[in-house]
Amino acid sequence: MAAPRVRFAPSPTGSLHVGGARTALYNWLFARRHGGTFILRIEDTDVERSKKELTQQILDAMTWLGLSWDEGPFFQSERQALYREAADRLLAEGRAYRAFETAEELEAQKKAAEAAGGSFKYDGRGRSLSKEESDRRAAAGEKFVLRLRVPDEPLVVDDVVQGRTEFPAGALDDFVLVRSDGHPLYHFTVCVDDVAMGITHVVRGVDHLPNAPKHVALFRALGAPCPVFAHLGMILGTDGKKLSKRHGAAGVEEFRSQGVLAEALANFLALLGWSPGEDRERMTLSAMAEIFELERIGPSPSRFDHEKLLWLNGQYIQSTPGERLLELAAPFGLPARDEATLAKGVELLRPRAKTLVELAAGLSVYGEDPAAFEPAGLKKFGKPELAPVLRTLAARLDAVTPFAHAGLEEAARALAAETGVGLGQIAQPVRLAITGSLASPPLFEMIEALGRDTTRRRILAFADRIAAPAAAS
RNA sequence: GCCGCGUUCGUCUAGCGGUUAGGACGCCGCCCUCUCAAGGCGGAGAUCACGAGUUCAAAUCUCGUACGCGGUACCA
Repeated sequence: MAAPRVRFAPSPTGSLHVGGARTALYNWLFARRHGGTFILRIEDTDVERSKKELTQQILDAMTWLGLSWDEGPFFQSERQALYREAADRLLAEGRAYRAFETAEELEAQKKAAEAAGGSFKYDGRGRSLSKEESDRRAAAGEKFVLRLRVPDEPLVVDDVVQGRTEFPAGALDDFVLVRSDGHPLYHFTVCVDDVAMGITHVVRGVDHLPNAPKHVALFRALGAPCPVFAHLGMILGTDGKKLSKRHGAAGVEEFRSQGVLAEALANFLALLGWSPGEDRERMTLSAMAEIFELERIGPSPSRFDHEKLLWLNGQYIQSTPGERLLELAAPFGLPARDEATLAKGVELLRPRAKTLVELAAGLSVYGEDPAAFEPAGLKKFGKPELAPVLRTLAARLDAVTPFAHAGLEEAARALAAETGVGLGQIAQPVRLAITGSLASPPLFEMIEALGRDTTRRRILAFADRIAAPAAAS
């Protein structure tokens, strides 16, 4: 295939939604797969709703995901001359015409049509205006919009994902290209830009599919070949409704702040609608870029399964080097401890943490001594008669040299045997003393990482606490 | 209302005329085990939305119906 040119064209009216992220991802993958060009274009023609900060947020989110663009970002707000030129040309060629009806008039027609049970379509009365009259009224300062003269023939949208759909002649009315205040509208700017940028493949959400025939008509009017379309199914929440904040998180930034790795999110998103076949699932961006094909994208909407994202994220955490993990977890708050200790801690947490948030939380035991103890744990092990055993263990562990997990465990096992209980009966209260919780990474390896002093202090403090339960709060 | 699209285990999906309908998440059980995970092994879970048709043969092709979603702007 000749090097394709694709674009991702978000409008900065919100932060990057995962649906948009997936669209960007597919465009990126497709470009990379075929040695093409990935263009970023910001569709900010709606000045009232577009915000500059949001543009930066979108760029940041894409960068974070690893979706680098080759050209742009281009801003439609800075390309007005191009649209005006195209509009003038279309008008001069008679492919578009001025329509002088006011918005109020149209609104009234629409209301009347609806009242009559029908649907409104612009009747095209502006078509019959002579060039002279049109020019005269425009020169006289009368307000007008520019409408496309939609050809009276069927419009075919050939879509790699959704298949071929034919829209019968007359299905479209002569839609507006340029508003009466001179602002070019979405459909128009999209096509003008796609032509100007030499876009060969348009990959976007199905919500744009109903717009596609308009674009087909526009490309024809512009005298340009139609790009190949690929309309992607929606991403829905678990309830089958369009994914939104209501479902917990819908924006890339939100997942990032939940401690999701960029690689995991990208991998997960890629699998929502696209499948490499051969039961492959875990793949890096570059691995996907080697085999990505638009033809393997499914047409149906898919639900966003947070559980599976978390699982994938856990998988990525497991295979990310500890040093890197520490960097990634830093924004979520790391205890003030030497790096060597934290590095050991990360290794122990690696198979357990599903998110960076969990990783950071798990690392907190290497900081302050536990301030609180799990209620269920206190209920089970907060018995005064356990205090002497714990004190004995504290002393024995303190005497272990070197202070390494094998020896520490041996000491604990010996004490358990002497006391006539299983190791669990000793280890669990100690775990509670050390971490405040009944669930943690392997105890003796944690103790080794924590060091002699901290271990002794925590066990003794806990022993004191359970020895005098009344004093405990 | 009208127009368009979609429909395989709860979820993501493989499948592209003949399969015991495969995998993954989740769930359950077993193993491992100081707890929790991870990991290994095994299991339950899909009359392929429904109804017609084409065919020796249909999850796969065609047409209806139902349900879901999207669109229906001088928004994007």
